[in-house]
Amino acid sequence: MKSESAALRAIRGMNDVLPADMALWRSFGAIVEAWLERWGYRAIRMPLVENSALFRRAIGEATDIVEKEMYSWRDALNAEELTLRPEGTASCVRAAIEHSLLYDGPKRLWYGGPMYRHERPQKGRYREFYQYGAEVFGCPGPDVDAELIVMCARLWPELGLKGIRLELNNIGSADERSWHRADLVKHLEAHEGKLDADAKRRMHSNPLRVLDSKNPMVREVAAQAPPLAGYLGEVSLAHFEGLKQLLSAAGVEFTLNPRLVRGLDYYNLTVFEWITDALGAQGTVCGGGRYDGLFAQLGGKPAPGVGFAMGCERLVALMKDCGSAPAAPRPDAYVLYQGEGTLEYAFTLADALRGAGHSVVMNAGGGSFKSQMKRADASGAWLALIVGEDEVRAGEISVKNLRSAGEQQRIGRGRVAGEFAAILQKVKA
RNA sequence: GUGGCCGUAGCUCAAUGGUAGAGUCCCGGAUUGUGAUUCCGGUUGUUGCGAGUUCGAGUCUCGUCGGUCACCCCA
Repeated sequence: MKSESAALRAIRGMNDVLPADMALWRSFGAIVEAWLERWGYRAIRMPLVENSALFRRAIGEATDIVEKEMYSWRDALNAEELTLRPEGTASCVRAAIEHSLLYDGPKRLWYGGPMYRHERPQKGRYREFYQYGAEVFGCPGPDVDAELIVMCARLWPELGLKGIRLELNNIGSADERSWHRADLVKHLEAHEGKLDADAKRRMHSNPLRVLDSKNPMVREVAAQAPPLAGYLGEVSLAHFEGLKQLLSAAGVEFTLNPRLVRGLDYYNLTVFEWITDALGAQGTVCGGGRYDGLFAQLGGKPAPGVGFAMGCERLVALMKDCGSAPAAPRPDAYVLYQGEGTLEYAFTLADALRGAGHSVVMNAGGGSFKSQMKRADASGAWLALIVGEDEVRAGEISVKNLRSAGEQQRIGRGRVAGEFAAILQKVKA
């Protein structure tokens, strides 16, 4: 590649969202944020960069994210170990601890923004991707688990989405998992000959993951492994029953997936994923669960937590598929001008109309009368406001309807501001 | 990180190893002041990059970079 003239490109896996798509993104964002607020969640914003230790401690040393997907570096100025956040929950809990947000009781919070994971990009998976997250801090009961899940169920139709299904699992407490894990590892060791390299590697670092293998031989071993469900105590079972009961009461359908294990170590009890088949291999559109140990693990006063994160790129892609894209915005008027002294006349006209609250686009970049008219039409504007030497001399404006066969009228310059709203209303009708 | 497919004009795509093209977009004109329809004309390229084979490479080979999909993992 030539060093001098080679064009710079965006970083791999990090995308520009162009104006043509931003309308859809913004309508998606507006719907989601209004929905979060309506359910009583309040916005919080955390930095994109945190101490690397935060994610290592929260997500877990042996997870894929921490092992090989984090953008981490040592700050050249003060040698701090920093990381571009790969997810939001850790930062959100850190912020809650740091600012004692729970001093006066439980909190419902939401946030949105980009996350970073150094993975090989593919459809629905990018190195910079946007998430909305919601978290409930300080509530131990299954009622808030149910609330978070039912919330999502209500959101999908608002976004115009169909065919998103819910998978649910109960992964119990840390103790229950470690008892199960001990027996599971024993079982895997007993059948080590049938495991592939990947399974052997994970057998000790993350044995639950072995159960998810697609290798038929490994699957056979996994199928005979002791199920986690057999290790769950009364408290865990009761929590899950409470959740299922509320979901049923709300009419939210789900399927139990005993192999649903999320890739972050902090989860306990409830884990869930909302999944679509319409996006290829990356079908999880929203995922979450409970993390009652995370506050203590990050050095805070122990407090229960539960939350979810949804992937904006995936949901926006689904909205596109479902034809939920909003119509392109239409300016009220496009102002074009040609001739001696017309620029200032047109410029102040546009300014006055904007001052009255109208959306007005000035022709820019010169051009012949014809090409200005073409741009006026292409802008989608309802009206063309034409300023030529004639109009300036007469102290008038020509107003042309661009959404019809071409009605056109002349109006005195002084009357335009007063009559514009009425003209526009007639055109839009 | 591994693998399949693909890189030609801003965009969508052509071009039996033999002079790089079309549509669209944009600009100008037909209408010296009127868009969306019509007609005419015009601009647009180191064929991703670098080597190799060949008289000759957009085309074949190798490398490299990028895109895409999948594995893996997850939002």
